Parts: sequence; structure tokens; C-alpha cells
Amino acid sequence: MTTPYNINDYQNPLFTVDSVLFTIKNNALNVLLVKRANQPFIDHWGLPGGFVDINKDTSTDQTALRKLKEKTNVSPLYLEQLESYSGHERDPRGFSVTLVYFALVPEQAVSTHIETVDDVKWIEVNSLNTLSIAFDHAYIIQQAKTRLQQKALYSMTPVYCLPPCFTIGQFKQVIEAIIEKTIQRKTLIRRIEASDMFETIDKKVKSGGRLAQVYKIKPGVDIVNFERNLSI
Amino acid sequence: MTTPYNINDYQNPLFTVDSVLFTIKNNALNVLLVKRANQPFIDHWGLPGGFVDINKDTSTDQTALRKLKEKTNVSPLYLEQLESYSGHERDPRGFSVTLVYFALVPEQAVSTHIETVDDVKWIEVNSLNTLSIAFDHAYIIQQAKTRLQQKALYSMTPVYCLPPCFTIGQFKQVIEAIIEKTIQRKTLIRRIEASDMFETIDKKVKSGGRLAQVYKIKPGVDIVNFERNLSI
DNA sequence: TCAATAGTGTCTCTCAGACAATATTTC
DNA sequence: GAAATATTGTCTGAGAGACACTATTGA
Repeated sequence: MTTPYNINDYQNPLFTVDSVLFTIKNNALNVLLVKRANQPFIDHWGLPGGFVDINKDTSTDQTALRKLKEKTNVSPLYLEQLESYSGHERDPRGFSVTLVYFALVPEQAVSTHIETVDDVKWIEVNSLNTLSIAFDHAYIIQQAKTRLQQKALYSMTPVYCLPPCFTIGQFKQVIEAIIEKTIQRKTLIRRIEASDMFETIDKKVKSGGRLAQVYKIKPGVDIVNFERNLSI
Repeated sequence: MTTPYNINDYQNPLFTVDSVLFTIKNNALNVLLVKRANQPFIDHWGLPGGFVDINKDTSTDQTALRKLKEKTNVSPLYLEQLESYSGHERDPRGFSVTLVYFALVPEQAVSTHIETVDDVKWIEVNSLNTLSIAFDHAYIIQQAKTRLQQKALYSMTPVYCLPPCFTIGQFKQVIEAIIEKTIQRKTLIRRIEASDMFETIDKKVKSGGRLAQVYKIKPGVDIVNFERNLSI
């Protein structure tokens, strides 16, 4: 090392940004996978992502959003860092680091686009084992699922899997699909009121029985966390 | 790009690993800072960290631990990823990514070592503004503090700021120093019992009043989370 | 004895779970 | 009316906050 801090003096790790994009489809948690066009793991399914483009991206958040938009044509409503994964074994090209984001969208925002291509698709998280998944992405998806399940217990985050207008019944189904347990409708209503995140709109929709009140997120509100979890 | 996936085809971001090592000293939250010996920000104080050494490190966790051990001579009892920070502006050398860990140790484990050197020191988090801090490290430390405060509300994590044997009074003081609020001793006792993480040892120590029972962590237990937060 | 800290007993309050009761809808 | 779903009412239980009370130490 002749000159300190010259990046080329170091063997740099391979650094990528990947995203676990979830939605609820058919009452089940689904994740967006992309068929790899290149080695390694060519033709396997993996998470959408890639290298930072330092000419286009102002941060790794932008990298994640850019790659998701390339694949789905929309930006997710919710995006946060999950964790980074690193090591010599996870990529045959050598030591690698991937910074993983986790993101949520309503299904229909994406499905109309990806139905026109055959290298991007939704897959049920509980059916991942039927596919050959690239790298350690199957493990990462499980970690992201666990994180989402935790957040569903103490926050309103799952609402970002819903379209702009929704009923309490739809919200309940989304939460139940995520945590894989039923919850009390009453508890959800209490939280909706306490959070003050939502407003009713002057519309009711049919639901098989009594018409259901339609809600939407108040403009500009932040996601609300609760001090107590839903019960395990 | 002639050959896909050749790392040298990309302008890679500068990738580093930094750690926010906290302890409680004089009933206040302190963070370990290191005086920088090189540009940029030479002679400013910054977080301990550096580049991944892919010949020594099996993961970025190892990078964080290796750098902390170089500076403090001990490994922290608790280490977890905080978040990564990226952008063009945070480092004058160009687009950079730093993966930040947050770590806890009991004070005395470190202080005996760092008292012998003058480029590593503890500084109270609430007095950071009296120093010139390198990069965006002051902001990162605030983020780490917020995360630690959250964890103190729903988990036993702060116990890793304590020596192996401790009293409930000491534990209470550590939690109060972190969250900057007083808590009910009774609540802490209830959580200690419910967590089943601790055992009493056959010793009592003097405390200014009645002798205090000494506790230690049961071997092999994992950190326990609660379903309810302490009140704001 | 008093001051100080440790530890216990117990009441209140909040909010999740449970579930009954009522309200609307379609068929 | 019956089936289905929406909405409200209300009781129970767990656990945090508050705080009084007892216990044990040193000065």
C-alpha cells in the first residue's frame, strides 16, 4: 500500500443492492423474483437488484428503487433496509456484500406490467422450495418475511400492500396473510382509530354481506407504531 | 462492458465498515471514538472502522469485530447491524457506502486499555457537539442511540453494558441512562423474572443501604424481547 | 436512631382477545 | 327469511405505572 486511501490498493468486495419486494396475492404472501440472464446462477430465479451506478444513483436507496422500477415499472410504496449479507461462500466470484432492501406494493400495481414479460414473476413465499433460487436469496427472503411479520404485529406497515382505497376486511386479510394467524376485527378497528392515519371516504362497497366502509390513508401521515404487539 | 460481471468494469463505491460502540460511563451513554491518522478528516474524531480485508474477514461482522479489537483489545458482548449509509456527499473521495454496526460493552473491559493510548476515547453522546466529528458520523451516532433507546424499551439488550455480575440497581441505572427517563424498579424486577435470562449468585454487595442481590446471565441464553414497550 | 437502598404487595389503567349482539346487504 | 359480512358493545386478562409498605444495611 503505497498511497493510503487509494481504492485500487484494496481487493474490494463485490457490492450489490437487492430487494425483497412483497405483496399479497390470492391471500398469500408473494415475493417478486427475476430470472437471471447471466452467470452465475444463469436461468435461476433471484431477487431484483444489481450494482450501484454511481453516475445515476445518489444513494443505495436509489439503486434499489431504480432496479425495481426497471423490473416492475412502478416504485414501491414502502422501502426500508433489511440487512446486508456478506462472505466468501455466497457468490462463486469471491467475497461479496449485498445490501438488501425490503419493499411493499399493492399487487395490481405490478401485475399488469409483469404479465407481459416472462422473466419477472410473483411467487408465493411458502412455495419457494419448488424453485431453484440463486445465491442465498431463499434464506434472505425468509429473513425478510420474519421482519415483515414482526412489523405487522406492532405497526400499520402492511397497509402498503393495499390499494389506495380499501376496507377493513381487506386490511384484515392482508395482515392475516402476513402473520399466518387470524386476528380480531375489533382489534384492527381499535388500532385504525388510535393511529389516526386513515380517513373514511364517502363510499361503501359490497362484500357479500353488509356494505363495507372504504378507507384511505390521510395525506402526509407517517406510519404509526404501537407500544404493544398483537399476540403471538 | 465487454465481459459481464468483471468487477473492474464498474466504478465501485468505496465500501467501509464502521461501528458505534456504546457503553455506560458515569451514568451517561458514551461512544468510542478514534482520532483519524489519515485524510480525509485527519485529526478529527470518528467511528472505529475501515475496509474489509478479504484475506482475513469471513464476513463484514468479522471486519467490525477485528477493527474494534484493534482499538479496544476486547470483543464487544453485543453486535448487530444498524444500517448502511451511502451517497456522493458523505466522503470527499466520492460515492461511498458504510455499513454501520452497533455494539455494547461494559466500560471497564475497555477503559483499562484505552487509557494507555491517546487516539481512542470514550465521549458522552450528549456532548458530541463539542468535537469535530468526521464524515456523517455524528448523525450516525444519533441514529444508533435512537435504535438503542428503542431496544431498551422492549428487550434486555442493555444488560450487555454491565459487567458479568450486577445488581438490579445497576441494571436500572444503565437503562435509565440509555432512555433518559426513570423507570419503576418493580417493572424491571418483573421483566427479569419473566425473561428467565438471569440467575442469582450466592453473593450480596453493599449499595449504601440494604445489601443487594447479585445476578448474572444464565449461560447460553438468548436475549429476550417483550411484547410491550416500557412507556414513552 | 436515621438515612439510604433493596425488595414486596397491590391497586389502577390500557389495550389485546374473545365473543355476543346488532346492522345491512344479497339471494 | 337465511346466509354472509360489517359494525358495536362489553367482559376478561396480562402486564406496565404508581406508590405504599417492609427489610436490611451503615453511620
